[in-house]
Amino acid sequence: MAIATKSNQTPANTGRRLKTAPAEQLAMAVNLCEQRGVRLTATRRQVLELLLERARPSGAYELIDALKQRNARPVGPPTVYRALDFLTAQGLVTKIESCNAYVPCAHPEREHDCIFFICSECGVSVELEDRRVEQRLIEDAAKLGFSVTQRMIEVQGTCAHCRSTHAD
Amino acid sequence: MAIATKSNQTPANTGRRLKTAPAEQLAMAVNLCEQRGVRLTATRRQVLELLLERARPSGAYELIDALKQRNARPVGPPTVYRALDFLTAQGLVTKIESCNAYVPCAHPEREHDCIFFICSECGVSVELEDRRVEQRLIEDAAKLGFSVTQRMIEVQGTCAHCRSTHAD
DNA sequence: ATTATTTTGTAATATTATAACAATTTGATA
DNA sequence: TATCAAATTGTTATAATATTACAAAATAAT
Repeated sequence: MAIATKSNQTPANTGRRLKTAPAEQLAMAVNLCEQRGVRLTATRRQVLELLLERARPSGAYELIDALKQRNARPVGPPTVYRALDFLTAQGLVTKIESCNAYVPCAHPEREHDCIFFICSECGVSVELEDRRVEQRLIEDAAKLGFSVTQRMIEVQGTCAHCRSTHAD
Repeated sequence: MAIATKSNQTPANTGRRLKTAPAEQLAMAVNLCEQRGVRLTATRRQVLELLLERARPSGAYELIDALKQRNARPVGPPTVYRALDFLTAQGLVTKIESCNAYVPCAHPEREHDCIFFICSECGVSVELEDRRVEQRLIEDAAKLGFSVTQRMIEVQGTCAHCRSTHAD
């Protein structure tokens, strides 16, 4: 269950689907919030920035610690959780449930559900869209008479980069 | 995020895929453990029984409370978490990550990944197998060079039963 | 019977998240 | 610009979920 215990340098990210540079991503978020008439306040932006910099799912308390260092001001859990709630509501962040950790969303401008591939070794997560999987789930739900509000697909394993650095 | 706050009677379960009577399921588990040469001890069996009776995802502390009542003996968190670990390792139980709750597995005898449909209103979960979804995920992982160890698919929404009891 | 192994009990504590309410900031309006 | 209402943040406390560490007990193997 160790996440991001390794050094914080950005790893290879072989998949590279749905990834954009942090600065671009942030600019996008600013635009998006402006368009929607919601406020990307300093705290909220900082949390998003941190998530974008880290390149892997971060726990809420990691973010709290990081913000404390950055701000020299005390940042309590509610502050960060509220920021995460906001960002999640705007589609800018997703919670990885299996890690109790948070990642920025690659494409907040579109409504879509993603599949997250999370490397147990380096902690990096890759976001992938697969319409066919979404479609199947919709069909399955329909068969059950189930009306869907939210989906979560998380795949744990070892990423290409970590596999390639193994001796075997 | 309220799970199983309603009365504990078994609900309609319209889908009814992958469901068997609790007693049968328990007998199956006993057999399975015997075959595998692992010990389904009293505590472990009790935890499994509770999960089978409840018909919806249960939190660890719900189980702890239930065991206390049933046993008149103190049951600490580690005891239940260890039982859950064992049952999970044997494929008898799965954790629903999005609810921090645990459900019995419908088909522990087979290696397979399931999709869980969880009703936000009544808390019931339905387990479904869909090879095509599994296949897609395998393909996606392969494209990423990602080797999979575990998958989680959780769909939140409203079940057929709850929908049918709505006025609309 | 004795010993090694596995399982359980117990106390303490870590981790993740929320509730409740006060203070502040922001935006709108007079 | 002064004032008010709404939204956001700060602060303290606490709830909910989960694990560590070590002692005790039960089980299995010899």
